[in-house]
Amino acid sequence: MEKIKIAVIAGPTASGKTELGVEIAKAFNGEVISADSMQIYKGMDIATAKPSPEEMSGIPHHLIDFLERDRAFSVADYVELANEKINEIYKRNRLPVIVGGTGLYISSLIDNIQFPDIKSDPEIRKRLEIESTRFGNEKLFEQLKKCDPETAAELHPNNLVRVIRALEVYEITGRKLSEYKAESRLVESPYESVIIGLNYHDRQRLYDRINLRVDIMVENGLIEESREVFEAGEMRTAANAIGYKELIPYFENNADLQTCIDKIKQETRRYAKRQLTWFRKNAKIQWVMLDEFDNKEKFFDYCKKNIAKSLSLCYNIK
RNA sequence: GGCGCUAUAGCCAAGUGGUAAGGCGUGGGUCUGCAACACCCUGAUCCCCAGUUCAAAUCUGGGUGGCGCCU
Repeated sequence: MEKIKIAVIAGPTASGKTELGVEIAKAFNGEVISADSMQIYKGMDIATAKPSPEEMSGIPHHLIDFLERDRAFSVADYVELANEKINEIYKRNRLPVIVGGTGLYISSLIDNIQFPDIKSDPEIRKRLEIESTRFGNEKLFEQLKKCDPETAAELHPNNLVRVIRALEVYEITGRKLSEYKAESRLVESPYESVIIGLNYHDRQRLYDRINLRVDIMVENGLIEESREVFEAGEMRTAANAIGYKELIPYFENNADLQTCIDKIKQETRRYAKRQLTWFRKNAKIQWVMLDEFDNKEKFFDYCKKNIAKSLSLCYNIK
């Protein structure tokens, strides 16, 4: 069976993925599918740098702005939805362009990871969390060593979130997480993908862009948006977004505004670094270093040529 | 000009004779159902010179810089 061609734009936050994605979609008759764990939520427009209608400039964008903030969301949900969207776009004879910075979502999608249907059980989690606070992380880790030594070997005892998930899977199914993991890569990917990774040789240039963008977000009403989210409360996945939790000390009169804004910048820089760590290990990524181009047109053109060549698509150079 | 205090990693900082805590930042890394999460790893010979001592970041003298006070 012929594979479905997809283009992927990855890279750290504030590297210009959104704009490039739209350019690519325009050039190859494509539609954008976001791969971003936070832009999926309704509202939260400013903090997540969600593309505005002007930025989308007529290109359809999928998996953005469709979920209520109080709903949890996971990689498995993402992969399921993204697979559907890719097929729909493919049937319309258009090119799916995956654009986003959530490394786990992207790699799970293009590697066609099979997620077993094991939802998390809040009761089990709650109980395990209580156990860990009462008896310590080591105690839970010892349990994991007994029931799933393979997973335990890959985790640090302090990584409570993952230790709990592994124990949860074992408790619900009686099977080890490591077994499921081994089975998750058995189905070959139905996609033929090019992955463009955006980065700078000079890390400071990325950081400068991040710092500037946070200031612009503040000008555009980040504080007000954050206050609204803060007052609404009750969130799961969405509560992780950078730009809200950092302002809570300010809302509670425990810190001044500038301190909190600086914290947002710092957290965003750290996030960008983690994203780069994630993407760097993906050998399939074709890196495009932004500081090698003196203007946007050359940069866009370079990316378009690369994609055309890798996927054997037609692209006429203007 | 005089007097006092002070000088430890990019920043904050403990250590007052036996051979450099910790925190933050930075950099690197891990990741299969909350991933913008969670977690791990990461640095100095203590301003300079001379002296005392078996041994000095720690004591003494001098120099230099900073801070404060005085005239």
